[in-house]
Amino acid sequence: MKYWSQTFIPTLKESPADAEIASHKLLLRAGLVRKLGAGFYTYMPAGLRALRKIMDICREEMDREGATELAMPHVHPVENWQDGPRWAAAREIMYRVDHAGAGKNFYQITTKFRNEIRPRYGLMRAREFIMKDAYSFDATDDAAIESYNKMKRAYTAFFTRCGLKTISVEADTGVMGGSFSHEFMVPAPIGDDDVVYCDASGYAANREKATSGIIPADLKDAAPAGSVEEFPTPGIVTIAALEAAPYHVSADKQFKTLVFMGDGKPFLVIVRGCDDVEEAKLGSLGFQLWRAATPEEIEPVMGAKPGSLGAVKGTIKNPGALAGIFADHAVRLVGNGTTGANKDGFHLRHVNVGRDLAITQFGDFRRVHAGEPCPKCGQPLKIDRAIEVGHVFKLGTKYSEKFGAAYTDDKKQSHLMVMGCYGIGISRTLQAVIEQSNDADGIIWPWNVAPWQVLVVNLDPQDAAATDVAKKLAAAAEAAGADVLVDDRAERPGVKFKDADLVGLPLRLTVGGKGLKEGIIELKWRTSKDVTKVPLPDAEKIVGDAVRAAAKA
RNA sequence: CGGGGUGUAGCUUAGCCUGGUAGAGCGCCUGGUUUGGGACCAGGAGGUCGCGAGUUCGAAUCUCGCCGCCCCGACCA
Repeated sequence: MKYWSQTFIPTLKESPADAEIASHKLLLRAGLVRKLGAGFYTYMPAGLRALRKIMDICREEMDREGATELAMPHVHPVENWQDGPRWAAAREIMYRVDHAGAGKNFYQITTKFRNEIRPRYGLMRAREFIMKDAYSFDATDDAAIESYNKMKRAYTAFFTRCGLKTISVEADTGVMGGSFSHEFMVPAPIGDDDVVYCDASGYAANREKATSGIIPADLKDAAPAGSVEEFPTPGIVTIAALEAAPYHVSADKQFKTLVFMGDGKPFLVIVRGCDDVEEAKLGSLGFQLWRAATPEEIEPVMGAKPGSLGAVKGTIKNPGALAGIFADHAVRLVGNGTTGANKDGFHLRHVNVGRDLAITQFGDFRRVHAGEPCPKCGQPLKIDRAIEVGHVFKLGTKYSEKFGAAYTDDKKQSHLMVMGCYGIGISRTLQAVIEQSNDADGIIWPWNVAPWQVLVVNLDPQDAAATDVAKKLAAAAEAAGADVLVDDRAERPGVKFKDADLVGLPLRLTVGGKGLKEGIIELKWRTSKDVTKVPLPDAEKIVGDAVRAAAKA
């Protein structure tokens, strides 16, 4: 039991000017955090309590799936960082596992520092933040997949217990590399990722990874409609211009040919004129680094400037320079189409995918748009903004090779460990909970992560009878398993009620002289507008029952 | 790092264009009246106007530099 007057919950009537989104304003207004500088926040007593609850739930769910916690130093020898973006942690662990054997999953919950390019939205993107990270080491691929699935299960349980609605989506592995990964996303307009999903089939993927079912399974490539024919297009360098009069070639009948540089060598990507390349998908081509080519790089290879490019056999000036010509599957929908002639001011028509284009390899390179058919069930896909709160990667042996994480089997043979890597943004989760659960009056804490679960508002703290009842109610709630805060401040009722709504503890019990005269106290859930009058003799029992019911829900 | 803003009391801000005594609301302190949804009256404390140069008789205000912070873009949990 904690008295408001003894802790420090500096609530604010107005929100500071630099807070923009609801959760950031509420973090500050409810006295949970205070800003020290851009991306640096002090956790005030109530904020720290909520944070600890989230960490504890995380530990319970990690431990339940067999992971084990350790703590590593914040300061690392610089050599550890020379081989990769963030591998000091894994490397430290791997030295031990060499000898300890496979089948382990280590995690830690620590403060991380990132030189965040643009801190914003409070704890959502901070330069100092709290993260749980875990690394699993297994002897076989099957065991690694099992570890991965355990972590997915732990994450799902963790976010559910935090009262957070997340969707797990297939994700690009990005700089971490690895075989496959899932992100746990919280839908939110401030998110910096796009999530593509289908309510009907449950399909969900990060836009960087998402595919759609726009190509019918029974699609037959169009028969050639005539031989390739060059025609003059003076000054025409855009898809849109070719769609207009006098050409009238709709974008979905055009081939868009783009030039990229992959590890210093140019390569081509062909998509439909109406499609965009999803650059993250080019990672599947095996290049370490890739980017769009510059006009200066393009012309010597292709023989024309951007706007007149194509990949028809025999038209590319220096095909030997290319690392490959990669076409998105969807170009098969074009059939006989139009593309650049690799000659400024000219295009080619009657271009047939199979017959005419010099394609090395087909692949999935296009960006998915809302409304396209779901790859699983064909229903229209939706796209929403979301923020990432967790990420699980199956890494394979990429890093165990690099850092020599191996085990010795019973035949004295050495094998590389199959690894996984799993992160949760703990402090971000805290704010995501608030972002997802608030109203015009303040925060609406889910039971399990509320700084305290029950607030006893004593409207007349100078009155001995009211104070006595308040203490008894608090004790009853505590005995039933709740964390209890008692508002014993000498404030006017209006102030206390406003603060109660703002701070948002799930269950409010109000004790005051007026109610006591009637022989009642009041019980109110933060999620509801209804106030229940509870007769004094039953109050302790009813409060206890309410607490137990809420904890179970 | 590029573009756009902004910096005045603990918080929200007016004043800046057109140089001349730094003002309000909230919060805080004192006294009184109130007392179940951010009360009212009276009094009070609290400011290197981000920092440093410059122009000027005189700078919160104009000029230059630096710093902080916020917003829009590419990286990350």
